[in-house]
Amino acid sequence: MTLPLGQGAHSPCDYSEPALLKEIFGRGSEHGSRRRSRGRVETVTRNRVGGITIGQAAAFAGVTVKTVRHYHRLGLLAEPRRDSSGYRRYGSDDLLRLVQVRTLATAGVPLSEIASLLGAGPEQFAAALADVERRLTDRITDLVARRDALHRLADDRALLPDRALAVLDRMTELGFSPDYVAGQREALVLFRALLPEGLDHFLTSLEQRLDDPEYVDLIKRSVAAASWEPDDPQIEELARAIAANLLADRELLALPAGFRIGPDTATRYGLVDHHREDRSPVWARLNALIQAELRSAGVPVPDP
Amino acid sequence: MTLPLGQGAHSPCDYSEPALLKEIFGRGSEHGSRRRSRGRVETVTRNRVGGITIGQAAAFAGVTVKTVRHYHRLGLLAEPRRDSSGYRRYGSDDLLRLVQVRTLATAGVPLSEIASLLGAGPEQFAAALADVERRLTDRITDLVARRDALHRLADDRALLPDRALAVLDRMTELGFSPDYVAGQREALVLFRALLPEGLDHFLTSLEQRLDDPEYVDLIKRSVAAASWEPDDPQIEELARAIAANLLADRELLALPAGFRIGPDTATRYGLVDHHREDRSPVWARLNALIQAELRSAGVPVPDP
DNA sequence: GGTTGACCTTGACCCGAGGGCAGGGTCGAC
DNA sequence: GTCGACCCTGCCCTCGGGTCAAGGTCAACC
Repeated sequence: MTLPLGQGAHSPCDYSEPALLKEIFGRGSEHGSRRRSRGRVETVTRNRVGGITIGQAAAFAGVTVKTVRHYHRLGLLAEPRRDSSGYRRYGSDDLLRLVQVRTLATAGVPLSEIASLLGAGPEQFAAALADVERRLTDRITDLVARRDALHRLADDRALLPDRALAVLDRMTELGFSPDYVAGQREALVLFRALLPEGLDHFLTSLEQRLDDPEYVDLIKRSVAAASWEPDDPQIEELARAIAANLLADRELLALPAGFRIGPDTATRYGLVDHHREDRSPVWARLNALIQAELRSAGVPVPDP
Repeated sequence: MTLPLGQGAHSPCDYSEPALLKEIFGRGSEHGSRRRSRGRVETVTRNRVGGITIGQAAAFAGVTVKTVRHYHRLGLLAEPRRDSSGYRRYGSDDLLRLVQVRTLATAGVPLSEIASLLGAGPEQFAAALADVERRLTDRITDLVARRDALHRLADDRALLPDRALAVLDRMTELGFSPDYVAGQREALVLFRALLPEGLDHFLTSLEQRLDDPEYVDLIKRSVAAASWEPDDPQIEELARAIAANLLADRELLALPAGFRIGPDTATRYGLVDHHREDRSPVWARLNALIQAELRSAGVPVPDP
């Protein structure tokens, strides 16, 4: 006895047209009839054996056969009895359980927790549900953050702050080549990743130095120096000039406030500093010479 | 030459205290020093060999060593050169690539798409990003829907509509046992899953019938009948009485508007109808008898 | 009675984005 | 010499199933 008002006959079943009735329910006498509805074929007769097959149970629950078997293997559903062919036969109890499992699964409860959840009392059930809901909320928050990060990326694949992009634009305006600016962009990406606390201070000094025409001119000469011979005496001269320019504004060389010094700082700094140095031996030499000049002037420079 | 304003020396490195300087950068003469910071040990000297190790690269990029190796295996990062021990040695180019990959990956871009994304032109890049963003939004929408479903589940693990819960409460008020009401709840869950278009109509008829004291009384006798002998002649009498009661209001037996009839309808109906019937042979017999009564009165009843 | 086509069975492998572990080599410091 | 940290490769694991393989069963049609 399942349903309160009529134990079976009270349900909406007043199909008064006999032909329709037969079409819907089939007949006990003609065993096994198939009817096509929109290309799919459904077998009705099996049910006589007692219990529905896995395909029907899956269809009724809105899942695939594989999913049902998956739940069996996880122990989430008890194995139903088998008929003489070895086919699984599902009763209403089995189907109810499947529907309950699916309800929780589609709500986002991990399969590994559903079994204990369905076996728990109401208060544990509610607590566990709240826990699952909290985890879902966390995942949503995380995904939203990712999407927002992605949205910001749409402008620049390097995800640099606006100030850095402005500085790069300024360089282009000042006549630096696209390739050089691209190199600077790369260096800034590394800087941001490796020395994030120093980026703001560095950008400030960069902005100020780009207002110094002498400095801009020296850097342009450095860029052009890539094609010089590695032992060109002009290199040393240029290095001295650049070092002198840098030393003229020593406070721009100061350590920024809040800069966190870790044991890796020299390594991180070196990676940023020597980026793209391998493209020209002149650059590497120029860099080393400037560092030596600064060092002899009392400015500490890492030597990793 | 990496950074525009000083090619290395311009960076924020004015550590004026010699002891601190040594602490930060180490010394070329003393090769290989370790220092502990919060329990972790970091090696500085390896970098002299040229390039950082996988552990450092991973730490700088904020990932695990496994992740970096995973990216190598996927071809997302080129294998860097190896030192004499077979250890991978990463340069700034490698690290830049790793940072770029991580930027996209943490933004939610699938790893399988990152390689082509980083190699694409700006407009393809933007288009691909928009596509990824759309997919992320879809996932978020889906998760939010799941969470909301979960939230509704917190009240009742069966996810029944409020009307159904009200009917169940009514039954409890009318004095039906908790076990019986639990069975009705299960049957309603099955009903909702298997015959969703019919649920509203069924609940309506249920509400009306529960207002009929004679009907309520008959059902209570049915519940009590579980402990009768299976061949008790009272069963037939009760079945006749229930059938008569049902037939007194035939329009409640009518097919609801909008009810979709599929080839499985009889099977679905049978599952709901016979649910928990196996708990008592009396219920099964009662059900069958009522069905026979209704059938002989011209009401079509499925016989799956 | 043979074929067709749909359905069922078990088992094994695949996805993403790595995690964990095994078993072994290498390095630097004590 | 030994310790601990780091590196190497390779294999199996996750979660929620999908896909393929190889074969058995059932009902309908010719």
